[in-house]
Amino acid sequence: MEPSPILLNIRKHIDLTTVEEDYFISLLKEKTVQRKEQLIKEGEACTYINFVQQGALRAFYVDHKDNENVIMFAIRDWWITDMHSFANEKPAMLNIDALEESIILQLHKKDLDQLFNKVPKFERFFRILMQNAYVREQLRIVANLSMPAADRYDNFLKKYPQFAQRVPLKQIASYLGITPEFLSLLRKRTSKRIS
Amino acid sequence: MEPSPILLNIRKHIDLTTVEEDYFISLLKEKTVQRKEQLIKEGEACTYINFVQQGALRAFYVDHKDNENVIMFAIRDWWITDMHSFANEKPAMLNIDALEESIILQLHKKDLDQLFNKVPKFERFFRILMQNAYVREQLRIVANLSMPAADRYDNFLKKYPQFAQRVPLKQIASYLGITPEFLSLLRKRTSKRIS
DNA sequence: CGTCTATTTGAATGTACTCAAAAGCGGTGG
DNA sequence: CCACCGCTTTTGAGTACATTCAAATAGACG
Repeated sequence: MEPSPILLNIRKHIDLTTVEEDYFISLLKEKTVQRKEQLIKEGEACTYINFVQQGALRAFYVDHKDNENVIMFAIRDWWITDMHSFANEKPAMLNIDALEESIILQLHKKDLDQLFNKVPKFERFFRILMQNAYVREQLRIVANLSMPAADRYDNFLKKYPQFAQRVPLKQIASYLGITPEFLSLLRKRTSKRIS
Repeated sequence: MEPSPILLNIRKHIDLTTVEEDYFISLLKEKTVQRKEQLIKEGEACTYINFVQQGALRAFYVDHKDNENVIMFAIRDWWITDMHSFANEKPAMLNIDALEESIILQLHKKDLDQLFNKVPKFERFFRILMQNAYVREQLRIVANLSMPAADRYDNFLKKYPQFAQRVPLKQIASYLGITPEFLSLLRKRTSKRIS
């Protein structure tokens, strides 16, 4: 039998017994999210952390000028939630919706807390997950501070080719912190430079 | 007897026995860092995570144009390291130096790994530490994407008044992703607006 | 007091944005 | 199967935000 993608994801960092794996799997709720369907809305409680089995989602922040600022993308094998809201049980600041029809596995905060107590190895798993997320965000800040938009786009294409293929340019522009019009201009320039 | 600041820091998130606390303390090396002394240099291995007992430090990244981009500040009660280098045992990408004479407590990677195995509660502590760091960096990205420089500066002053008092404007400008000249201009503008 | 670095000031420039409009593209219904 | 609709992407003109470079001023430290 094929092991589920989420178990492969977890086995990257910790070893579990079959019993532990079964217990973990029993905590998960599978959910299908339609394109444009909102999984998490700003202001609501965000009680689930989500593992993407299939599809593509985005997290974004709506600022005071009603601009959507894309914070992260998530495709197969990524975890996504509003971590601040999830961990501290505060209203969500972020919105999360599906860029295409997606299948996710949801783990509830209270189940995760129990899991931590019953199987402490999961503390390690989530420590590593948070560590990697922290480092990733720090690298993104470095990129934003030290590179002009054109270089950030090149960098994005190199680093996340999977995203580049599936995500509309408009969303990528937002992720990079530029307008879609400007991204379009940048793309025209580089294509000229190449040809 | 006064409990040490680092124990107070840890007790915010986990409960330890006296034996565990003593064991933890025994792993720490105290170190004094002079103003401008470099604690971590790009390219070298970064084998310590550092808790600031006194003083102020900064982490920065030197880009291909030799600009120093400030990634974070750390004062009393903050932890600082090049997390990517520390966790994955890679050469450091960041530099860390002291903005003023500082006293830090250093915990070695191999001691931390042992600590995790002997006292698994520390997995939880560092999970929460990483979680908070992740959320903080994400909020910073939101701020960078959605606000003009003037608002980011106001935001910084509100959020980190402790830093604003101790850190040179040049360093704050770098942290905000602007030039010191432009920050100076912004300050002149706001002071006019107030008076 | 002199030196070194941080901060301010100003002019010229560049990067990225806004607004408006056209072109492209995928889906849906007739 | 084509025509139309809605949304994304492109184009262009005018503008605003932020940078560079150069130089003056102010502050900190030995």
